[in-house]
Order: sequence, then structure tokens, then C-alpha cells
Amino acid sequence: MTSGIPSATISRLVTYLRILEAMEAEHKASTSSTELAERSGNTAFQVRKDLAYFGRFGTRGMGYTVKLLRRELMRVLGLTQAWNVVILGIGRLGEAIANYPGASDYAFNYVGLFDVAEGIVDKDVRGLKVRHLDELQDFVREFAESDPQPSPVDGKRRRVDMGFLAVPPEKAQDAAQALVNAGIKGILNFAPVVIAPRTIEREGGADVSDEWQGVIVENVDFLAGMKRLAFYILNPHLKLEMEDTL
Amino acid sequence: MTSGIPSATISRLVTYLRILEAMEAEHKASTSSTELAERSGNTAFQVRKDLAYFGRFGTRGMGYTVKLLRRELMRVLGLTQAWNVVILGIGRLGEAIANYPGASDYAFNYVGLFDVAEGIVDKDVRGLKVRHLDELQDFVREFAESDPQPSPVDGKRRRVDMGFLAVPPEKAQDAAQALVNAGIKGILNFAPVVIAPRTIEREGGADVSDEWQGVIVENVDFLAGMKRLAFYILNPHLKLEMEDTL
DNA sequence: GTTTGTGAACGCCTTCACAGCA
DNA sequence: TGCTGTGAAGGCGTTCACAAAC
Repeated sequence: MTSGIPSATISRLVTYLRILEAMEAEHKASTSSTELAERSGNTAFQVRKDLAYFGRFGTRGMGYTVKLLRRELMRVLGLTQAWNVVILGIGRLGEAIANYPGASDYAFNYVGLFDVAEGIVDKDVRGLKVRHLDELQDFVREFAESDPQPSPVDGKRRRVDMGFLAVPPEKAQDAAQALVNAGIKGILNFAPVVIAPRTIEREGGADVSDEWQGVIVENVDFLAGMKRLAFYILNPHLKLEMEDTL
Repeated sequence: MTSGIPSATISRLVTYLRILEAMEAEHKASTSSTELAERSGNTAFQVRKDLAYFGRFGTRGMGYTVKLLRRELMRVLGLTQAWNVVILGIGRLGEAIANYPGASDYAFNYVGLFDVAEGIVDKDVRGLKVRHLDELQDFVREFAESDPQPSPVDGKRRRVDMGFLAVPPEKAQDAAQALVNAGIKGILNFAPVVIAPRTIEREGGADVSDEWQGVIVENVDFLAGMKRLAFYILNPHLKLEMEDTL
């Protein structure tokens, strides 16, 4: 049923949500696919099609109620519930992430910070004491046991839902493995490397170990962004984007 | 001629390049589309098709020479030449970006840092004194005049090629406009907002001001990454592959 | 035999036109 | 009339099979 949704649609939904938040701040009561299209840099067809994957949120002839559509998108994207997050790597980048405003608006709760370096472990960041990475597995287990509230994901008791990887590139794969070993199913990878399931040798070939089953990896890679930008500056004709005079 | 290259191909080329660098560090002399496919999470068909957009880099029956292919990809991506970069917003995130290792490997030179806050302007970061944002336009002009070396982009004298936006979301649009007013054509936007060309009213409708002609915007948005991750954790059946995104 | 390079088929995402409803 | 919702068309990127080269 929910199969066959383009991943580009998910990215665009995030953008629509942001625009709706801005509209709510502007005390705008209603909007239209045309307006959402203009402010997001898409076509009105695209906006309507994207929304149609998840339901019927508008009123024909009228448009969309800003408040209602915003709530629906939050529900669709899973942002109406709390997410418990650990951050691995509390250097400049990890600290910037931990302190970046806007995450807590969506109940992304940073519940644990981990590093391995002398000067960083035991440091206090945003009211949390940085722990040593070796304690991750115990921390995740104890966290789940300490809180009887069920997880939004699987109905089991609360657990750590995501791990953010802000470690140096050469340590990213091992750190990802530590997250997976601890049972964490979502990884937001900031390191400029491809995080791959560790394969284990079996009779008849290599196979992915069970811990990696169902693990989702999303990448946020600004070095890659720099390189793409360099390419498009050299080849501007390939980027016909944002040039709609209407 | 070079038209019709999927933007997904550019993202993948960046990944291939990274893998080739790792291979060179491993003293691997040659590789194959199959191996590149495995390490990047793609198919061998995809790898060969991506490379074919830009030339014939392999030897049939033999594969690819790591060193050669790496150099070719660097050339294609525009990484064999120097890029002069300014960063706007030197809070925790901007400072983390300025200090992140790996950028200078590709001759991305941070030549100016800008902010508006009391405690940040005049601060020393990575050997550069943070300037007030008001000085941006003068800085860019003087920078171009100070260096007679031609720009890799247009053959004119050296200029500031890119601006990184690490300012708070509510100031991102204005800061982007400042970059564009200063004549900078590439923007790497870290703020969770859509950067749009400022339109000016003309007879017969709104039009994009000339300064925005040819401006490229690439986004690196980790809050969006968090939200996509939340969605895919709730809907794991939609994410059958691990792939990188825009 | 091995692996690249590529025209063609395929499938999916986007675009479109119009039906449906206020 | 106005704008949404959606089946169908179209276009584009991925997949494929095989020819070409070593």
C-alpha cells in the first residue's frame, strides 16, 4: 500500500512542512498547491501528487488549511512522536549538531553523547556528560530499561531510535558498527564515507549479519555538497533549476 | 553537448572518487566497475554508465587504473583547480565547517569569514580574522583586484567562487542576497530554508533580478536528514537500499 | 576469457489534462 | 467558477544485453 513512494517525494514533504511552518508564523490561514509550489521551487502538479501519496488534505475550490496540512505532514513524517538520539563524536561538528536549534522542536531528544578522546569524555555539553564510546551498548540497554514508555516504532519499551555519526571519516565504519551492535536502527551519517553493512563469511558466500537487517542510513555530507557545487559552477547549463519567471 | 547528465550521476561520481582515494591509500593499482559498484552500493551497469557520460577511462578486459580514474574524476568534478570560499556565519556550525579536515585536500581555500555578532567579529578562526558582514562586498572586490590569477570559471581575474551559508535560518535569505550582490555565483546553504531568487516587480509581472542569473545553490540540510530518517524508520519497507541523497 | 562501453528496453517519476467536488 | 485529486501520457534515468577491445 505505502509502497512505491519516490524518495524525492519525502525530501519535498520536508520542504513543504517548513513552508507551512513559516506560513503559520505569518498567520496565514490557508494556502494552495500553486503557492506551495512557488515557495518550494516545484510545480503545483508535483505538490498535489506528493500530497496525494498520503491522503486527501485539501478542499476542492478552496485549497489547504495551513494548520491542518502542517499537522498531517508532521504525522506522515513521524514528527508527532519523540525520537531518542545519541551522537557519536563530540568534536566541533558533533557539538554544533547537539546545539543546533530546531531539532528539539520536533521532539528529537539527545539522550547520550559519546566520544573516545581524553579531553572530550566527561565534558559537559548541553547539560549532558559526554560518555566513552565503550559504554554505548550498556547505555542503550539501560536507557530502554529505565523508561517503560513504548517506542513509537515497534510498540516495545522506549529505546534509542537514532545515532548520529560525527566521528572522523576513518572511524565512521567502526562507529556505525557500534551503533548497530547496540541495536540502533537509524543512522544519520555526517562522515564523508559510505557506511556499508559489515558482511560475514558463510558457506556459499558472504552474507550480511543480522544486526544490519532493517538499518536505515541517511547521509549528510557537506564535502560532497562542496564538490557538487564546484561541478555545477563549471557546468551551469546543467543546473537549469531555480529559474522560473512566473 | 554535456547536457542531459542526471544530477544523481554527479552525486555518485563524488562517491566513486572517494572510493578511489581509499583504494590509492590501500596501494591498489587497478579496479573494476564491479568492485566500484560493491563499494558504493550501486550496480556495475550504473557505474559504467555514469563514467561513460564523461569519457572512456577503462581498458576492456582489464578494468580501470585507480590513479588514472581518480585524476579523471577530479578533473570532471572541477577539483583540480583552486576554489576560493567565504563562510557567512561563524557560530558553532560555521567554525566546525571552517575547521573540518578534508576540504583543503581539494584546494577549497577559505579566504574570508563573516559574521555580525559582537563576540564573533574580530575573533581569530583558523588564522583568519572574522570580518563584519557589511565588509563582504568590499572584501570580494579587493580580493579580486589583489590577485591577477584568472578564475578557473570564467577566465577573469581570481575572485571568490563560493559562499557557505551557516547563519541562523531567519537570516539565511538576506545573507544569500549579500553573497549574490557581491557577485558570488555558488552558494552552499546549510540553513533549513529554501533560498530563492529575490524577485523584483516589473511591468507585466515579477522578474528575477540579474544578479541571480547563473547562481547555483546546493543544500546541506541535516535537520531535513533527521526528518527523512524518522520517516524511513517508521516505513522501513520503502528503503530497500542505502543510497545517498541530495 | 574478461571487462568495458553503449544503444535499446524497461520502469519509475514527473507532467499533464480533466474529472470531481465545494 | 476555482482548486484539488488522479488516471494516463510522456520523459528521463536505470537496467540490460551484447558488441567491442584487450
